[in-house]
Amino acid sequence: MKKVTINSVATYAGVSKKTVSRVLNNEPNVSPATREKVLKVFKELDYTPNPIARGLARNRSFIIGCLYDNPSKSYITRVQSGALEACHKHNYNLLIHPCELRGDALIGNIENLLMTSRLDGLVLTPPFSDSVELIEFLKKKNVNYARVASAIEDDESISVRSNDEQGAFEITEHLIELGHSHIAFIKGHPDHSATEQRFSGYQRALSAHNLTFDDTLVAEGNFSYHSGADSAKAILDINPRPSAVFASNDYMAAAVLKLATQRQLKVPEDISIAGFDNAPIARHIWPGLTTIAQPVEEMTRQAVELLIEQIGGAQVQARQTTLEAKLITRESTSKP
Amino acid sequence: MKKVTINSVATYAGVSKKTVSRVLNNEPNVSPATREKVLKVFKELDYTPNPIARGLARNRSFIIGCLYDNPSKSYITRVQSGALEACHKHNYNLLIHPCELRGDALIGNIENLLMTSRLDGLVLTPPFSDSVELIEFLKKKNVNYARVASAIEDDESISVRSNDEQGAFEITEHLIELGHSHIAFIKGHPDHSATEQRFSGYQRALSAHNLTFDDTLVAEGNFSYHSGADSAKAILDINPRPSAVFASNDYMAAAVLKLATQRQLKVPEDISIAGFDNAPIARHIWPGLTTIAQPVEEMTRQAVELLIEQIGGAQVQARQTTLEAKLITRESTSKP
DNA sequence: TGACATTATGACACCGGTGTCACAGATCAT
DNA sequence: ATGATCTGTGACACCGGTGTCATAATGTCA
Repeated sequence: MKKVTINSVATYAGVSKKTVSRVLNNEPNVSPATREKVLKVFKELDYTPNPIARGLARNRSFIIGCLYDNPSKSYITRVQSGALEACHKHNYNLLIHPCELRGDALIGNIENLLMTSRLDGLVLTPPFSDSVELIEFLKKKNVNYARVASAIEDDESISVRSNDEQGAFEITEHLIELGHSHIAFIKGHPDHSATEQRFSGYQRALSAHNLTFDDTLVAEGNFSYHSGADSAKAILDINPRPSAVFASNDYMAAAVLKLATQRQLKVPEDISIAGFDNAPIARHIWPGLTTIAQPVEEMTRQAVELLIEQIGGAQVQARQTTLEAKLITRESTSKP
Repeated sequence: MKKVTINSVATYAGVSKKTVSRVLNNEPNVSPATREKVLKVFKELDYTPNPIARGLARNRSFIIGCLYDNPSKSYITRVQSGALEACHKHNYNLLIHPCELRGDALIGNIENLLMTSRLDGLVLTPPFSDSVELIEFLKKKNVNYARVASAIEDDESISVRSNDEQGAFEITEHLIELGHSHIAFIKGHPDHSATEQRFSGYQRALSAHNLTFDDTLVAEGNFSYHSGADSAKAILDINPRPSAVFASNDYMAAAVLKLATQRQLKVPEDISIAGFDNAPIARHIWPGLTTIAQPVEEMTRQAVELLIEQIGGAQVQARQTTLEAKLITRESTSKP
């Protein structure tokens, strides 16, 4: 099968390359007759333009990259789904690139990514959205990027976040108002800024209600189900047992629920459990998890929209947006 | 910031473009002194080659696309993870492209995808791996592709699958051997070939053990949690209630488990529940789900490996591989 | 009808690399 | 010493499109 290029089409149709190009891009100043003729040749020859050549000429790839290093698969799924929505709307494509935040390899890795697939822009999801090193590098390289759920504020770049601290405050307050005062907390991954913010929301709620913070009630997790299971063990062994547990995400909360159930504890009668994110698992298990709905898809969608605007050369205003998180109560929390 | 191209490097280093290109690609026949000199200029000018130009010259993008339309998010996550592993190993990148199987838009959509981002190859996941229309189109367009978990056998193209029929047979047999004879079944999405295969494995096990197939025990699902919840309602209302349920995937099984638990049924004492896939949720809930471990990551990894080989121009042998599925017993099944 | 604006088209350089080939100078076998 | 082979290098065409500009053809208005 011979390759069909713009040249063959031009020759076959008896016009110049440039005219073919005009038809291809729906440019004006082509007579209807010529346009018709060229379009017919497109069909006849089954012509498909070469995006690489086009990209070279226009200096665009129409591909956006998405960086992540996140133990929570559902978080990634939601990020992708939001990013894809924005991409497809503007005829962009999405390239996914998981890699590790830690280690010297990061910059080299990203450099290689940029080198092997010219991306028009990059979406940074946690924990990359807070990596000063990476951001410096991208600035230096003049790469467009947008940050999702980042805590860094003093930056001119595009950033869409949600109010984690406030969300954590509200869900903790919810537990307190139900009558809990002995509330354990499971932290997230130390590299993620959300970890600190959720923790601080928890602490703020305690002190707002005159409860003293007790660090023996705090377990170190990393957002993975597995780490949640470890933390659950530690927490359920505390004596006296906490009457409620607030885990920094739903996976870890699900792990607590599972262990509690295994140990014949009734949830929420014997122990209330709250999560964060409103991941699918929160409603796939029984009892359903009380949690904070974080608008992950929406954050990413907005970030990518802004990114595409910026790539298009627009002066993006409202670069820094904060969306609200919302309390969702389900069956896993109740009065002690 | 001025753009640094191969020309600037060449001028600056006092050599020809071609020599710079040689250094770039680690080609032989460059004197150590020259190589050194050029490398130094790379650093000084902070040069990054343009992958698009390279792609144009070499007719390669080093990007592979992954097509999917699957209600099970965890399935997609696993597909991606296997594909990424193979891609990164060979310095390829992965572009994800969810789209709908149904509707006339499909071919146009894929055509557009191919047009906007020249992909070196395409991974087709279910249900695309069984779409004759799509496969014909790709063949016509001379696009490299690999099929994952497809039921189509009479095709020369790369295909890696697992033995769904046998898996379904084994898990049904497992239930029968535990003593169940009144086993309900929840079908998957009608567009997926796995649906038919799992169903037929279920039927074969019944007849192998001289149990009569009863179609009032069969509910129609579509692999989504939601559809599982609907099917669960229907099944738990059957009188007499089945002593076991085999759902075509773990999400639907989880939905059955949730509803059963809500209705105060003990699992597995009152009713046994089995799933398929060994999705994360199968071990994130209590009781853990007995299921069939389908090597999704491994299938996709192998498919992409073969695809990359083929892109490289190799005559790929062993294009059609079948991996084994394995029974995993957890707490959700027991004697009736 | 002439002066001028507008529309349709093509020639050609260019995007930033890679492949082919020619060629000068070094190395080797006879 | 001489021809043959090998090594290092550059000139140049090419990949398949797009942008710029010149120019021919057509339309508009006084």
